[in-house]
Amino acid sequence: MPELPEVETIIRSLSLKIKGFEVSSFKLLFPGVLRNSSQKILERLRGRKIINLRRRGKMILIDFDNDLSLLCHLKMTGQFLICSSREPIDKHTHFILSFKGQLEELRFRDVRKFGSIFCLRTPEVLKFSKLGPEPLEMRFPRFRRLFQSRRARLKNLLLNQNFIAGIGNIYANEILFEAKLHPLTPVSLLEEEELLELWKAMRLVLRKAIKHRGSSIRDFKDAEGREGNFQDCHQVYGKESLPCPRCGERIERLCHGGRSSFFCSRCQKEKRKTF
DNA sequence: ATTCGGACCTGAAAGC
DNA sequence: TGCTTTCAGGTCCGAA
Repeated sequence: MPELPEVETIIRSLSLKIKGFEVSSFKLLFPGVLRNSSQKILERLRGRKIINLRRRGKMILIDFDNDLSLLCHLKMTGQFLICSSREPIDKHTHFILSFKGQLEELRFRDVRKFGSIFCLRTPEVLKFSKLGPEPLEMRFPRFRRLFQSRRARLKNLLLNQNFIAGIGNIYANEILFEAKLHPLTPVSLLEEEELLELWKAMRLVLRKAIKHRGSSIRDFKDAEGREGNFQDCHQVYGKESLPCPRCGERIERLCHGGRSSFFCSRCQKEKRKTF
């Protein structure tokens, strides 16, 4: 489900609510969610304070004051929700952290059970997966360098977390529309000017999406249960056969790599190798 | 080396 | 109405 803007939205709402809280107890209702270790390591969180909440790509990091961190990936349907401990626990809630002197608790809920939580030592958290750079913390020269000696199709590369961290299917589609680039363009054919447009589009779309607190298509909610509203700003994602907002041509849908691409074939011309 | 399908899961929506 | 199929904000793995 959540891509960079949604995870960022969750982090922001989560930080305001639980930063500084001391863990009093936990419940692991579906042990499968904890991937690297047994329940035993979680015992070490008891009595520890949350000192920081961070995002890296689509991952959520919760740091405690004893050098331990929870590294969480929401995958498609994962949610972190702050709610009253009096609220009934539904069957998709897999993990709960309760806090000393607080009625509100943190619940991890995930209908499809793809999501994962790792409990690791804080210094090891960022080494855990080799994610590419953050798209909003990169100036153009570095962005341009990433594309050197790459041969993949443009959209595949944007979705590759080891290339750039945080972009998923919604935002890849929206960024490519904004930049007027075809998803199947081989990146070796991109010219300087087009890369610049791509970099600008990436920043524009992601920043705007964060401002709108993410896209709620079906599941996404922030830690307080609020939906985002960037879905109202989508130009092409999910808009098959509707008119292109720029030129009126019908939006096309293409399946490749097991995922849908939505684009305007008039605004986003496919580049081909010419000999 | 890329690309594909399948696997992991569940439920909403569309199709018949 | 009710059963079946398709599809989904992600990622990993193994086979062509």
